[in-house]
Amino acid sequence: MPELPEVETIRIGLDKLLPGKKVISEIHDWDKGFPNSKYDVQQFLTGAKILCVRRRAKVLLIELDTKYSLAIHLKMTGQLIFISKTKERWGGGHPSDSLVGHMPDKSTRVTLLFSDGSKLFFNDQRKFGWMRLLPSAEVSNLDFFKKVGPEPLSANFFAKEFRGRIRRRPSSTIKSALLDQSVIAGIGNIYADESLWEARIHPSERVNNISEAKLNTLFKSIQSILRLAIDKGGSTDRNYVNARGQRGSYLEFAKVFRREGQPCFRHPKENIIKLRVAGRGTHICPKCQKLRSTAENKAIRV
DNA sequence: CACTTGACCTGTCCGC
DNA sequence: TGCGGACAGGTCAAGT
Repeated sequence: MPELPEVETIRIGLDKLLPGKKVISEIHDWDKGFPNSKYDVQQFLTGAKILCVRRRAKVLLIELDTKYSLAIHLKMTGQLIFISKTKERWGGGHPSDSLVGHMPDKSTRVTLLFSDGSKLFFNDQRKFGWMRLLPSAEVSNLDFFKKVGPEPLSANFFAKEFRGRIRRRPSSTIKSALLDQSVIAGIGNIYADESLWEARIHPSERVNNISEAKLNTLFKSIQSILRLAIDKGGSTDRNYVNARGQRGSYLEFAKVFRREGQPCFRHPKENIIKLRVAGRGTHICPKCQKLRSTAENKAIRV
C-alpha cells in the first residue's frame, strides 16, 4: 500500500526526526530483512550518524555520515515507526484505534537504537519489504534504480515525456502502464484508479486507443492527486501509518478507491463498480469511464 | 519481444 | 466456533 504519497509522508516525518541521531546498535532476527547483504550490518551501521532521509520512487534512503545508505522498500505492509526515549506507545490517540500499539510487536523485523534512547522500528507483517545497507555510491546500481522511471512530481517532468513513456507500452492497458515503475515511478493501485477516474479513462483502455489530449489530462490528474494525497498524509487502507504511527486521511477524499456500491461524484445515480484489471482490484464509474470500443465495453462488463 | 500471470507472505474476512 | 479459501497489492521471475 505505501505508494509515493505514503512513502513521501514517512520521509517527511523521518527527515524531521532522524538527522543527527547516532546508531548505537541494530537488531534483526530476520535474514530476509537484509537480503544478499555484502556488508556486515552491525559493523557498518553501528556508530553511524544520520544525515538526512531521501526518497526515490517508493524507496526510502537514510543517508549516513559514513557514506553508506540504508535503502528501504516497504512493499505492501511495511512500516517505519519512530519512538522517542520517553514514549512507549505509538499511534493516533483514540483507545479504539486498532493501529495503536506497543513496539516492538510481532511484525517488527529490524530495530535501530539511537544514542539518545530513541528507536526506529521496521515492521512488515507480510515480509515482502527489504532493507539494504550499501555504499551511497552504489545505490544507483541497484536493479530497481537502474530501470525506474521519472518522479511524477519532479519539476523537470513534463507531459511530453509522460506521453512518450506511456506510449512505449502501446498494446497494454493504461492501468498496467501506470503501475509499471519503469514507465513512471511511484504510482500504485490506489492512485492509478483515482487518476484514471479523474481523467475519465477506463483502466482497461489500450494505450494506443488513447488520444494525446487524454494523456495530457491524465498527466495533470496524476500530479494533482499525488499532491493532494501527500497533503493528506497518504491513504490508510489497512495498516499504513506515518513515522509517528498516525494514519493518513486521503481515502476520505477518494473518488473511486474502495467505494464500490457507492454513488459516483459526477453521476449520483451511478454506482462505483469493482473490476479486475492488470491483476488488481480496480474501481471505476461505468458512466465516466467507458472503453472507446462499445463492443469491448460490453464484453468487459459481463 | 511485449505483455500477463504467479510467487512471495500473513492477516482478515466470508461462507459453510 | 472452526475451517478453508479468497483477497489484499509491489515487484520480480516465469509463462504465454
